[in-house]
Amino acid sequence: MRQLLISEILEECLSKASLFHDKEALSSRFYPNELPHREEQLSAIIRSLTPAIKGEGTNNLFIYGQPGTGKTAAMTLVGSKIMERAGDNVVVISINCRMGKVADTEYRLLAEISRQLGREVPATGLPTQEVYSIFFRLLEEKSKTLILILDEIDVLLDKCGDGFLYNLTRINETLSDSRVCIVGISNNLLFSDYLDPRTKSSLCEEKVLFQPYDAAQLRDILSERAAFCEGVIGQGVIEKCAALAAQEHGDARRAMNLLRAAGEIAENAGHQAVMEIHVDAAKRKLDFDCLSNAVKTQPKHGKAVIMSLISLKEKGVDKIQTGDLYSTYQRVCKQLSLEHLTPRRVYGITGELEMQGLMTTKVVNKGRYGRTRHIELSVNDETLGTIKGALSEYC
DNA sequence: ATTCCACAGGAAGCGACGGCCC
DNA sequence: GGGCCGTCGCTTCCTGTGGAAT
Repeated sequence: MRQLLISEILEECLSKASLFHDKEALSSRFYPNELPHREEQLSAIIRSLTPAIKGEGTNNLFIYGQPGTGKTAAMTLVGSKIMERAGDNVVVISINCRMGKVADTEYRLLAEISRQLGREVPATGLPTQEVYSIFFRLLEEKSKTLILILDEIDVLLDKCGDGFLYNLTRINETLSDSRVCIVGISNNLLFSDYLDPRTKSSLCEEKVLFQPYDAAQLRDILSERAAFCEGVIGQGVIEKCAALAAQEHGDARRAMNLLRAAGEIAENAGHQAVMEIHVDAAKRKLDFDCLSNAVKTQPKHGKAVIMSLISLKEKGVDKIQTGDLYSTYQRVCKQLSLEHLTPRRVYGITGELEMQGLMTTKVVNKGRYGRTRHIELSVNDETLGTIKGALSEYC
């Protein structure tokens, strides 16, 4: 009976005509061959990196701008074109310094570059100096120009400090047969201000700014992706996705996610077209998924902190203070048979939760009554219940 | 003008763990 | 097997903060 039901659902899904012509075109993994409204930036990057094709020295490059403004897509596009044109003379290596802890420390970054250059380096165990030596040897053996793209380079500054970045940008001084060109990419517009002046002048020899897209530009980008079958997109749908994403610092990724989710919602509901109501539903779904996922992936004590916040919120505490949070957290830990952590660590956890968008905090001075933080959960009443459900499953 | 409170937040260090090399 | 190394999650210690109370 159960098997029959599964087969029926499978058949129904397979037989249903899809609204999508090419869903991949709206995926974050999809890199188009053209980037509308980014001609100026593409041209600046190409001009800066073309000496590498000729075997000449290139300046280091710093690319910055808000998330979803096309920085990574532009660099990926230019990188592949340079590889095509330069053949064996140039190697382009792209590393995200945040993603999956692959390269968020000095050791890991050097190990990852070495791996991409063809030499496996163990995840831990070797002295960092040894990994440096392997990296240098590989560079000299290859006798090529290496274009090293470091996406989210700000993570490296936070974790490794300024010294490592400086060494990396001055690496050519110690190389005889090879050259390295560093391309740093950051979402943080003030990143270069945090750098030591020497590192800043080395890394930011050339800078390219990616401005946020406006609604009209986002509309063009969505229209050009051609992810849907003809006539499926209702009036005002693309405009609405573009307008919503434009409100959120002109994020093209957000616009594409909205359009894709709206299409999926319409398709699952058996509708023949994507309408504005599907975009509204998509926005709610994306916001909720993001929040719910962040809650589910928290470690135990992160969940205990969220439970404490929910408990205080339900008691009607309007402005939750650090002290109240910690005493509630201790009580929650007792209920869960968890050994509670120190106030300093819980303070750190609240900072992490804020970074993930689960809460907002504001430092408040109460004069004689000390200094504290007002903490608020970034969750409306509708999602609170579901998140509580998700928490109870895991605690 | 000074005191005081309740933290904020940086820095250093600890211990466990997994991995490498000899 | 032991010494060395990097990483992680945490604790401990410390100084700084700023406005109400005195």
